[in-house]
Amino acid sequence: MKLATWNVNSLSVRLPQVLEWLAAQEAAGAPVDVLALQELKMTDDKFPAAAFQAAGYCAQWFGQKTYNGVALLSRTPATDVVKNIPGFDDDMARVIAGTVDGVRVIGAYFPNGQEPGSDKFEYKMEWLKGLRHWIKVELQSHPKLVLMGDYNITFDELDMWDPIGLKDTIHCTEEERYHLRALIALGLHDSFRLFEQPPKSFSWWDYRDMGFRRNRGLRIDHILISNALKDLTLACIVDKGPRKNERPSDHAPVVLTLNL
DNA sequence: ATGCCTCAGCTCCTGAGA
Repeated sequence: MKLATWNVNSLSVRLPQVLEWLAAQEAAGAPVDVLALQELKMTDDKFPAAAFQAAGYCAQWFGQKTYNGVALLSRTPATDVVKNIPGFDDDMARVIAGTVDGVRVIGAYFPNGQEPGSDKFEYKMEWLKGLRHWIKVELQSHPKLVLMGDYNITFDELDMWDPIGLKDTIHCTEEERYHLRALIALGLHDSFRLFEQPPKSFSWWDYRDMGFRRNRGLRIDHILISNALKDLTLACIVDKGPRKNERPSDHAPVVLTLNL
């Protein structure tokens, strides 16, 4: 089973690249089974369900105008679909969950937070708290669980191109990392770090200042897996290929392969 | 340098992203 997460920064703009990437994986003999998308930036009526259907994917989606928006594509239909965090009142479309082939898959677009101390940062902290309480409950009924998406949080200095210059800036603060570690403490694992990785592995690069070419990036897109999946993990990589497209998303897909 | 890109939209500037 192959799962991936990709913040596409507008699905309208990126749809051809998503379809091309999915087709390339299939052509290579390892099709993607589940793909979580973030930042659709479109209302539900604009979602290109027919294009994904033609490519062999069922879809669940949860959009909104201009910002946010998430979707879950899968080769077999997802069941028990949940949109946003139950019990957490939110007017932004950030979470979509579904069960695919016995695995509970949660795709999420975590709040950016803008700047420590801002109202948006406070919202990020509350959202993270709400997410954790829900995941804790989800794990009780779904031992095989994958939580993947754009976390907008780095784990540590390995995830930063400039650990000194970016110390305590957004995505790299102790408060944000506290919540990330608290998710891990529920019994989740950062699948990426279960494997040896190239130095300076990132999943996002600023569009400005030739960020990608100079590898000035952050690793903020993650795939966390539950204990029951840990020993079934075969690989986790960042696929930088799509970032080399002419009009790329600022994020690259992160891909997890399970022995399932 | 409260900028540098990119995207959406009440579009020719602004807000937001990260």
